[in-house]
Amino acid sequence: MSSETPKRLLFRQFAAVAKAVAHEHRLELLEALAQGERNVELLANRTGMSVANTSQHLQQMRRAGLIESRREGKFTFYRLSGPAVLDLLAALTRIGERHVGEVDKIVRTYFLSRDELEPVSRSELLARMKDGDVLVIDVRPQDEFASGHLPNAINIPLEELEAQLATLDTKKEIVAYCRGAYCVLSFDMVERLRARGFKARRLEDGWPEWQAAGLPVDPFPSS
Amino acid sequence: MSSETPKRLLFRQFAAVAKAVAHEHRLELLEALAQGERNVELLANRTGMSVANTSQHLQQMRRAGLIESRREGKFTFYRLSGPAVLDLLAALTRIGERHVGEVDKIVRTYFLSRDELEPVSRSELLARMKDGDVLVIDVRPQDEFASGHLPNAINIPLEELEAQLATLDTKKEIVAYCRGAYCVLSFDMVERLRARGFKARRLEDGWPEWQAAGLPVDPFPSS
DNA sequence: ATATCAATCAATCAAATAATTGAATAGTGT
DNA sequence: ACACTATTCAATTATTTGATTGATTGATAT
Repeated sequence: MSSETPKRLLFRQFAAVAKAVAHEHRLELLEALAQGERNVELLANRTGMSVANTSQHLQQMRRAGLIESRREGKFTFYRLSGPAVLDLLAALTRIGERHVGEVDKIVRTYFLSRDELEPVSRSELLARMKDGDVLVIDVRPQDEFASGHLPNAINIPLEELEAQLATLDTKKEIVAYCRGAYCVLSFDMVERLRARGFKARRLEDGWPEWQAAGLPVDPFPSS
Repeated sequence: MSSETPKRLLFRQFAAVAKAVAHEHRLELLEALAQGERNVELLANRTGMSVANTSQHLQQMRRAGLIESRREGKFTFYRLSGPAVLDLLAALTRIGERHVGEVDKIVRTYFLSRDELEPVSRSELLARMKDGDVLVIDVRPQDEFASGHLPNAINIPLEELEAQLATLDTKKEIVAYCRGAYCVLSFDMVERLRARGFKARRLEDGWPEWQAAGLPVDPFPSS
């Protein structure tokens, strides 16, 4: 069997793309980039990696076509190369979720099980937002909230919950969301809110998916 | 930064799933499995790998939740664990296709460029099949054809084209398909048919995608 | 029982990948 | 020109991963 059939060559390319996502740290970088464009240093800080290490992982993903970069002055900004990258991540988590027992075990060990958190679907949330009887909380850090969020969502990172508790409308049901289906910030948020007597649920996934679905966003997209 | 946050643990699991697809040979195995359930030896022959090697790759994918196995007598049959695996492969090829220039270059080096092959969409083919003015050729090996194919398709593996040429209706337009968007058998088939004066085009993707889309199939699904 | 066959396991060696370090670029502000 | 900052590059080392070989398990048939 010749190893140089066109088919082999093609599979080698596709495998290279897969290799580029096949690392803990790179997945974390992609999750961060799914929130919006970011520079190297910020990504390094957010993921706890060294700058050099972060830079190398980013370049690897760029070579594979997962992300693109843009230079602005001293900074290099990276961003996802397109919506297919979100599809890739979604498929990956769906497989993990459905077929890797370990995943469910981790979630259950650290949080209430997913069913108990009663996830809200995007369409259900959208409908209830129109009725105005729901309070949407974005649990991500401020900079991620700033680069885009659900309409009328308010930004409360976990560490600021205490300070903002008094300002929350106790009558409305709360829906919390963050980066994606397995961004644990919103798991945590829902638990804390419930512990304080609020009726709180989780959005089934996060900001990148909402945006990719073409649903209304804040601020209104400029380009 | 603790490396034992639940988030890290989750990403580690998802990375493990990605690692399991991140190999030339494993992608080839998945492509074969996307055609239907297969045993180890057949997969080894089809991919040109040793049986032991094939078995190890399969087990690795099983551990990652990509495939499942079933024992029947002496044989172990493997199959995809679910439709999310096809989504994963689709996302992978879409990224490769869009962002890795190499992919297009390979196709163009060995075949006519993709545009020249004028791919037919699934819905377009479906419509024309109803009108009855199109001849659908399945280019895959007999065993794959046997485990399922497009309605009224005829099976002509590449090496049998010569022998069957005379039996083809020269008036109808031909649409060829095989395993997927980058299964090169149908590229080849379309070129050969055109060289002989037939009007031939390629289906945009292959059997697994057709089936996953819930379109009508032959033989009628039993379960 | 024994032979046979499919698949897996275990041990080995070769190759690829990741993290770290310190040096090198390239763009900014003074 | 100079220092300063963000990022990248290059070299090293530790670790992981892949292919091969031959032995082993488990199921079937004679």
